[in-house]
Amino acid sequence: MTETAAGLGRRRGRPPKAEAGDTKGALLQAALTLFAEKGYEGTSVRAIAREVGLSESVLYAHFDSKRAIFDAVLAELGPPSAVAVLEALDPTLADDPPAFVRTLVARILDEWAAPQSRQLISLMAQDGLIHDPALTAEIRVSVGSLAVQFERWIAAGYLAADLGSPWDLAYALMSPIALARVLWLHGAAKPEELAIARERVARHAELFVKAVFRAAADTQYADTQ
Amino acid sequence: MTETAAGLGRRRGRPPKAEAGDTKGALLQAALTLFAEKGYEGTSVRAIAREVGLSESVLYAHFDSKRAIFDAVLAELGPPSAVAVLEALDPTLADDPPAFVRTLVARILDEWAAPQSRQLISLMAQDGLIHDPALTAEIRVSVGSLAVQFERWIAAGYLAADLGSPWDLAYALMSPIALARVLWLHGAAKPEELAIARERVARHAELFVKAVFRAAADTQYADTQ
DNA sequence: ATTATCTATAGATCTATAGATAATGC
DNA sequence: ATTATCTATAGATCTATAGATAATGC
Repeated sequence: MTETAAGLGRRRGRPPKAEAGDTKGALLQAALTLFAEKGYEGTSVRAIAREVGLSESVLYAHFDSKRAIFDAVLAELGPPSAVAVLEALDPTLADDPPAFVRTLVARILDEWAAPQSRQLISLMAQDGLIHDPALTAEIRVSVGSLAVQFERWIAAGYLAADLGSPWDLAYALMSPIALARVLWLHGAAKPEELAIARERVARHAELFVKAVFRAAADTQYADTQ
Repeated sequence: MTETAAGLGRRRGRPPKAEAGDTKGALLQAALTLFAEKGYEGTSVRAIAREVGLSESVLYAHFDSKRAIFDAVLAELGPPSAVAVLEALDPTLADDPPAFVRTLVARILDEWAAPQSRQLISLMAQDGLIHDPALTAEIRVSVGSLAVQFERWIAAGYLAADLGSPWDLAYALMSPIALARVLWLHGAAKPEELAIARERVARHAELFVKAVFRAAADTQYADTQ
């Protein structure tokens, strides 16, 4: 099962050094897996311990309570910010808005398609955290930091200023991607669901680029007519 | 609490006709409320019965098992389709795409802001049903039926054919609204959250109308320049 | 006789703790 | 002495059922 697991026939007492692993880390990962699959109430402390191959009371040596395990999962494996993805982008890409948008969208999808990221969204979907103010706030921050980029593009004349506020533009770009995450990028997603999400999101990026950067595209369009 | 409730001091035996109410309906509504608030595992059969002011075993007179209650909640109070909203729209509105889009979006929001609708999305968010194939399928159908309208508009020349497929357009319009539902239109949403959702979605509709029906808007735009 | 309710309870969990045991590291 | 594990168990649920009770409707 896991690296630490040595089965249930383990003998009493502290195990020899050779057998010791990252028990706490293994417990956290097992907790994430089970919470994502069955929800908080649907997961027993016993089940988490058994998943790692230990007895349930070990868990209380590492965490104060069941709730503390849940909180630790969120805190330690918690949501990787979309802002980080944005900041990691090559700044020179900003001179080519369509390329910037395509790259950004692809990178976000890479991030959200990772197994742990998918388990986290499932955990949130299992336990009402989708409605959590923390998530709404996180989305506000992400959209806000993308809005800054749109503001620059408007100032630079890459797109019409009358379309909507930078924030509206950022929301129109990001929210279809966020929805794809909720619908298809869950813990138990099959490869074909990942592919659907990826295509859906790529198509959205194309539509967005064409509709929003039309001013620039129009010139090209007029040329070919 | 509820119409049926007569407190815990109720005497044994079948209650007189005057006191009888729609027990099954009250149990279903109580179940929806609690499942939406605390999730399936977080809600006990006892808690549902107590909410209605009855003892827990009454529930087994109406439903075979706890799971059967949950299924009945979904089946009887289940998702009101967005397709119904679309079909209820005045067909003559289709000649004015911007008005059509604004009206559609407002009507969907009315639907999703209703208390029972919000409790349902919370129930789904509490129990991993957000990832359920049934919901994904429902969204596919809704977007699909809206795509038909976009196809007509493209044929009628209301918008450029090269923007994206009718399906892409429908997804770009609907998914930010669907995300708003998940984020703000939950069971415990405060009036200010409902207002945020409504404004967010209205602003999105405006942006969408301007960006997508630009061909039509451009004429107007050129006039004023 | 049937229906709608109640009380009581069996049997299966679940969380959390107490106390035992054995390896580690000073 | 400390740390990491185990076994055993207390006490609190939870689901589901059995059997009692009283009103209803034939």
